[in-house]
Amino acid sequence: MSGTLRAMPSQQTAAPNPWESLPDELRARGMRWTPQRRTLIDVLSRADGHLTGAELVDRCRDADPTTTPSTVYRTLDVLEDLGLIRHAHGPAGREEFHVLPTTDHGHLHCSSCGGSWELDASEAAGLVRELHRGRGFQVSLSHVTVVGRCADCVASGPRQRA
Amino acid sequence: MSGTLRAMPSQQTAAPNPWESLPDELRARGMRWTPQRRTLIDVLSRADGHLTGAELVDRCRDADPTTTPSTVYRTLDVLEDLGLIRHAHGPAGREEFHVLPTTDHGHLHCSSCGGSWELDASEAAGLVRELHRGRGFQVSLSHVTVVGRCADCVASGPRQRA
DNA sequence: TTAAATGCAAAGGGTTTGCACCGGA
DNA sequence: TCCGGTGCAAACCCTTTGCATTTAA
Repeated sequence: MSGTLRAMPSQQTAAPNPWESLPDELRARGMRWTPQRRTLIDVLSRADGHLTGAELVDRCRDADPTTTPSTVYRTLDVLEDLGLIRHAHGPAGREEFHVLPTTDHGHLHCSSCGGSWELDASEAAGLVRELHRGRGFQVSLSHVTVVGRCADCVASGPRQRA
Repeated sequence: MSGTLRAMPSQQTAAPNPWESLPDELRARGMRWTPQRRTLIDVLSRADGHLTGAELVDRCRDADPTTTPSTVYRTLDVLEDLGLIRHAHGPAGREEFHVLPTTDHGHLHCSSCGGSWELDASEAAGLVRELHRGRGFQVSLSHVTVVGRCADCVASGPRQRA
């Protein structure tokens, strides 16, 4: 898979890298801080959106070719227990990991370039309100992904996809 | 509010049940109408939203225990060529089949009960407008799935996971 | 030291493909 | 009759699990 999905450089240091306290967090619970976990955390801290397990395995392998899938998946389990990531099983069944659901936000995904951006609460407010009022549906924003085409791709041509 | 709604060239009023014309449609292209295909079309015509291949295989097996996965998947390919279904590969990678994408609509998915509903253009209009105005993002509604909890589940208690 | 983690390999579920046979037009 | 479809089995991809070994604390 190619893509270095580069989204908007997230320079909001609102939350001081929660990853930094992870080693201690783990040790405090009798768990261990290992090189393999560091590799994964490294990848996750660089990621901005949602990733599948396979993508994470790939990226970890980029950083450390000796990476093993089982280790990655097991560590993801641990991280989810700690609340650092969350896996969303969309209706499609595939699992997808969301990094740091600290602020409630969804995602925008460009089907042309593969880019990914955050969809924040204010932008989705209208939809959320509409669905709540109209059908009592309570949107879980962090699980929402809006697919479409980003401004750049729209500008570069009205091609649809063959 | 210039609608991007475009009427489909033909067969609009001709087939409230487009499945009915399928046998002829197939034969017109030198393809065949078989019992196995009838089974799948039967299942699809009963389905209202999005289904994974595995779900379709299951349902076909309900109707006809001799159903084979390969046949189902191959027929899905054909149906997609004919434009009767569309497979959406969300960012998660898993494929999901949408039945009859005649009207542009997204989906609502309840994470508690697994229920699924259509999200029509009018409900999403606010979001679509907001994203277009704010970022030039062109939403592809048929690929949007809004996850949350439906009114019933919300009412039956603030439980988080089922 | 000691139990948590790792690595390997094998098992499982969903989807795809090759190939000989079957059967709709 | 002919060529599209079917069924079977095997192949693949992603994820999980069992078990012996390594290693952080």
